[in-house]
Amino acid sequence: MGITGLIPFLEKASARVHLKDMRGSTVAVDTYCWLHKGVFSCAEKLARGEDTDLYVQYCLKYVQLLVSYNIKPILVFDGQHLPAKALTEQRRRESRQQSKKRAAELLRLGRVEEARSQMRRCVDVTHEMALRLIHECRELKIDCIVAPYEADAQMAWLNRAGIAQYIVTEDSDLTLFGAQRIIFKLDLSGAGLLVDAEKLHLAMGCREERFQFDKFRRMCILSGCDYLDSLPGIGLAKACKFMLKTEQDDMRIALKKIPQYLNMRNLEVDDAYIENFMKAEATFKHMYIYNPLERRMERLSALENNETDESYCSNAGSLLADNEQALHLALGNLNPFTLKRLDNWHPDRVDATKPAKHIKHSKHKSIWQSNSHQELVEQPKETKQTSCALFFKKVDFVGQTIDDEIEANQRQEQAKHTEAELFNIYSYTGKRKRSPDENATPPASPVHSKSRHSNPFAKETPRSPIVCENASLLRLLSPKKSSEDRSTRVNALKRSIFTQEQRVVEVRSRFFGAPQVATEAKTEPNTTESESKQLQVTETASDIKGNNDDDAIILLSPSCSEDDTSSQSAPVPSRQETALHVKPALAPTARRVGLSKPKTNKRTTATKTAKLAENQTKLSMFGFQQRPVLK
DNA sequence: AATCGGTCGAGAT
DNA sequence: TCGACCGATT
Repeated sequence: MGITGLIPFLEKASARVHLKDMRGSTVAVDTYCWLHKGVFSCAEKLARGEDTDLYVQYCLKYVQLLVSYNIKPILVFDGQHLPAKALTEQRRRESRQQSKKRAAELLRLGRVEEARSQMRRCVDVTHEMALRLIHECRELKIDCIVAPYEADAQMAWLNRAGIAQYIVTEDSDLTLFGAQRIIFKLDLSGAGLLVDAEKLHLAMGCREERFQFDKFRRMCILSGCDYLDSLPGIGLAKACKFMLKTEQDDMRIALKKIPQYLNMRNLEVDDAYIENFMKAEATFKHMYIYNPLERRMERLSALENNETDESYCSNAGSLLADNEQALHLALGNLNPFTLKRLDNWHPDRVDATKPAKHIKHSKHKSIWQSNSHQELVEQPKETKQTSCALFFKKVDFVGQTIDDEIEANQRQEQAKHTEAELFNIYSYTGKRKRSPDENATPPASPVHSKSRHSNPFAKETPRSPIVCENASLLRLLSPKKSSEDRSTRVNALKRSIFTQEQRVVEVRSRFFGAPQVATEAKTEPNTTESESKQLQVTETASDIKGNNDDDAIILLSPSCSEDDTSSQSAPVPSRQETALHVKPALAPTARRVGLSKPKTNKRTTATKTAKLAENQTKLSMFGFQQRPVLK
């Protein structure tokens, strides 16, 4: 998220730049920005569980762009979630799953366009996707590094250490971590917006000699950041005004003067806010990063350089005791969340004679090729194996050799993805297990009202599962087609499918039969393992089925009530409480009409409560966490 | 003058 | 999911 409105606020400290002006330099890249954008191009494929590397190709396009200007990229990836953000992540995960279910439901109803937009929301950038890009980059001899925690801190460190002269990102938080030169909004033409930390005083509107970076960071935290919500009514402008006014360096004292300095008599600054402010500041200053030259974890700024109390650093991460583990995390060999070993690449064991695919940047020195670590090159293999074996004991996975372990872990990771392959199952469960008491629930099932009145699809075959299952339907539907054209085509297609009941059964068996992974596992020598895997996969399948049944009823209601208002039939007053807000696909002009007042109210209260919950989360994160969570 | 809340469109091919 | 934008609010 970053700081709302910071980039426009920094206008006076920023300038349009082009990559051609930074030839020969090194750039640290917030790779998740690229991955997220890249995922957009193949979201539907990913949602359906199809294999694709379009997102890797998309990222490589940017890499090539940088290389073509003789710029050395260092791809930086996010690592573990900070405890402060764990709940936010959880919420995102849930909302993605929600989108997935909605997409399935919409497909089932034949509302393909809406389903598409939901599908785009339900895909996540996983570490495996990052690892795939890392693999490609290793081939190209492009440096990659996985931050112990946030990529932001890692990039700021690379920038301040002089390893990277620029940072490419979309996240305005980078300025708070102390990065010097940040390029926002870089596009494929090579143009971007450069924010220079040396000009921050211009943005704040004070003379250079009076400017202190701490004041800038404090201003940003006051205006509301990822780690702390702002006080009500305080944005960047007021925070700036206050920070320029106060001379007090101890924020614990200064913060109490905000109401007085800003003439906001109703504003209350309680002790909890002050504590959380101190923690937020410490998080930006002292988060752990990985130093590839020294090959160890360090704080972005050491504690002894500041008078920061270590107790404020409870959200700045914790030190991994195992150096080897920290290194492999940074190399991308471990899944940052489970810490499972997925790869065994080591910079000291790279075959230097093997030419890089791209000669152009092979002359750049790798961040991993530091002279101070030559002694590690000949490290005996046994040592590594034992340390890894020890580690894997911790995660209940002890294999014979590292390679076995990696292979097993990779299979396990892939098994997770086959959940996505089960996506299509959604289409059937609704049909199969339509709850018998659906008429017992006060609001009549919308599918019914739909099939009786308005929906031509439903008329033909109520709750047809085929629409979702048949992926080719998606492919056939060009987004450019007019909605009318589209609906007739859907109709025609459906009719043609319905006449072939046999085929449908076949397709179904494909999904409910033994999952692909299980068959794959059968070929494995280790039988107990493959058995357990099979079990696991089947369990997941039934899990999803079960969940979906519950959802089906909830999900259907709003889509129908909206259809009622937007299509020809008389508007039926809907009393249904529901969380789903979908826009009618075939009648975009009716959008406003479709949103009745009570609905909007519900929506706002819902978001309000959600916000409240988030605040509470943040509070508990910072207010009540006395000890570091990890270790 | 600044903030807030809601809406909308871009992001990729 | 994000930021840009608008109108309402203080």
